[in-house]
Amino acid sequence: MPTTSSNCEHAHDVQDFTPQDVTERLEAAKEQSRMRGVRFTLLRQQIYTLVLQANKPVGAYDLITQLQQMRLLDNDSELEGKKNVAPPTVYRSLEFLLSEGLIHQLTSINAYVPCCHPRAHHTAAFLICEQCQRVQECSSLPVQEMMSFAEEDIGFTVARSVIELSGRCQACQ
Amino acid sequence: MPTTSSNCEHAHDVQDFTPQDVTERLEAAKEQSRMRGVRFTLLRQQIYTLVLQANKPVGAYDLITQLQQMRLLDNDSELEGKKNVAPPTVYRSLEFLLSEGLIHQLTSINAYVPCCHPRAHHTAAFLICEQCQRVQECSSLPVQEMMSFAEEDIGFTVARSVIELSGRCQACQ
DNA sequence: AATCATTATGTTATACTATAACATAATAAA
DNA sequence: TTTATTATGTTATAGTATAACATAATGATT
Repeated sequence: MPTTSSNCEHAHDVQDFTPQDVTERLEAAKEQSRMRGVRFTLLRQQIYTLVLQANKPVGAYDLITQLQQMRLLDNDSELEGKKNVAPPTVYRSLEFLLSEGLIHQLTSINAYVPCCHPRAHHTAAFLICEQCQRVQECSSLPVQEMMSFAEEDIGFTVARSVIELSGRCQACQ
Repeated sequence: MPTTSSNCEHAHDVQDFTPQDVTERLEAAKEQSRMRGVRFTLLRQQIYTLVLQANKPVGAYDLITQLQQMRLLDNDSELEGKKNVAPPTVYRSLEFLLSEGLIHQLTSINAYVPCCHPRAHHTAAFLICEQCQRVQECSSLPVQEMMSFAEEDIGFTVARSVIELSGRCQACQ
């Protein structure tokens, strides 16, 4: 499990997964999908794995490129013959992973990262380092306060949130 | 000046400007530009006016369309002959308006709104109603707390922020 | 197992958003 | 006026995302 780069328990790196971490998360996702009665297909597993393995947020077209390469190598795969990967293929799987809470979308940079604590829809803020490309996920107090401010003080019902702060992480100062 | 739709002084509508409001803001922006020694050209004034007049966030290509129409009508304008408006034209002006703090970019919906309190670069959160398309700008406590959380607790230096909550405003419940 | 309904993926095309690169024009400074 | 600077025009293209329809795989039912 990636360690946090600060001593605050409310921010977690969503990168630097070891191969073992990746395997564990993949297995956990399989289990979760079985429980929830959704299909965690090979394609979805592959895309989730690529997002987990990346040491930075990955774009949809990055994933397309990587999937292409995988298919060229894996001649005996279940997906043999389907050598081409078009945008809808990957966008649909990303949508699945998002809806299952396995990944997060970083709207401000058009990219995706793993969720550090996979679970049903939850609000989080993201600290995106423009230097090292690492991302920290925060679902702590300030985020909750932001929500309750909107909901209680303003009477605004939040359906979805985009809270992304870009800059320099502690390690890159 | 648009009234806030709640009794909270920390959220302000950025729409519903009266023609008089628009004129006032335009004049204020002219003055501010003169002070700051930047050129508030006709094109920039036109685009700023269109953003002010819109009762919802406007996209770059909306502005292109509207500018095209304006040029077709205004035969005697300074810009006669230049009937075509290409993307760079409007994106560059938007960038100017952003850097002068006259408008805000809503990254999550690729659109732009006027800044309710024009001034140099400042952090703000936005409440975007998916029903009526109205936007409220908040630069209050929770936003500041979010910043200080990142900067002080995590040691993350924030360069730019995207804080956008979509949902339903009080009036649309 | 065969049929059917459902869900997922493939495939083609295209929409939407944004920027690069270079040419021209307008403004400000010398 | 000349020169430098800034702004805009212009052409082309990059990057992101989705619509619409065809095919395939899966799960449920008979």
